[in-house]
Amino acid sequence: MSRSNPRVVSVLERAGGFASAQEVYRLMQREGESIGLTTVYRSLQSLVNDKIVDVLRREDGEAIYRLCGDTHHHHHLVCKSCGDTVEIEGGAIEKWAKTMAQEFGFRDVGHTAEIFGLCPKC
Amino acid sequence: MSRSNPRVVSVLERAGGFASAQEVYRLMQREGESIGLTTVYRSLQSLVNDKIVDVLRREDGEAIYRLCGDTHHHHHLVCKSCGDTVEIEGGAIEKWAKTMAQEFGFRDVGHTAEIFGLCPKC
DNA sequence: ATGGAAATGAAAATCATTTTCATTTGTGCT
DNA sequence: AGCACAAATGAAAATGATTTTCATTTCCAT
Ligand SMILES: [Zn+2]
Ligand SMILES: [Zn+2]
Ligand SMILES: [Zn+2]
Ligand SMILES: [Zn+2]
Repeated sequence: MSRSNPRVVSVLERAGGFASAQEVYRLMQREGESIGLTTVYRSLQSLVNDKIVDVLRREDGEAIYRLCGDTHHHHHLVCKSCGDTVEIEGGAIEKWAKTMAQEFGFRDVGHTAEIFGLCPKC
Repeated sequence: MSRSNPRVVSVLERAGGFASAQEVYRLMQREGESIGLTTVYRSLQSLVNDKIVDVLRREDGEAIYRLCGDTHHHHHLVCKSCGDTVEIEGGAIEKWAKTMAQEFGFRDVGHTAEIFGLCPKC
């Protein structure tokens, strides 16, 4: 069931930042790669399952994907103009989440935390 | 342009936790309230603009809304079973975001940070 | 009462994502 | 090579949330 299509991985590598399924599809088309949109969706989903790719949501709700260097839990500093992304540690967040959960008696907790802004180049 | 429909506000008040536009609509129908789905969407949007309502995204991308007690910047501790929500301060997060942005030269930054888990009752 | 602005909602349009299903491709076996 | 069967592919249709259009209704000030 390994649908981690290497051609999709390659596009994500070159993209660098986060990209939506539709964008990945358009990119591949522009480069003359023949692929179906369905396959792009399936490949991305598979990569997310394998924790090779991270997925976030744009403000409008569209899912965006990124091939991350670290397969362990981490957070992101994303440029909202060019999409450039830095993977960052969330030490303070992990602690904060744990503390808050404890304080209010919540169990089995997870969290999300991302930072959006303009990178030095933009 | 104040489309902050009081009937929609009332439903959100009773709902307590986060609810999607479709859910708000269904709730009002069940209670015999006559309202159009379009109006529900417009009212929620207006409430978000006025910072009276917070909006998050479910994992599937659907937008969910909540009438929050504090109109200032804050974060949430959400029960993924019953939807019960606690508004929490993010002192540590604010600092973390600022520090990270500075370290990598990002300007004009914002952030998201929410905690999901099971509340004491669930 | 009258006129114009704002609000409303039904229906259509949009758009990302998923599902269906027929076809193609890959792999091991003879 | 020839065959069988599983996995992968993709076009087209279906789904579902959200937005847009546009005609009608409700409000308000004069
Ligand atoms: Zn990442
Ligand atoms: Zn974390
Ligand atoms: Zn809130
Ligand atoms: Zn914050």
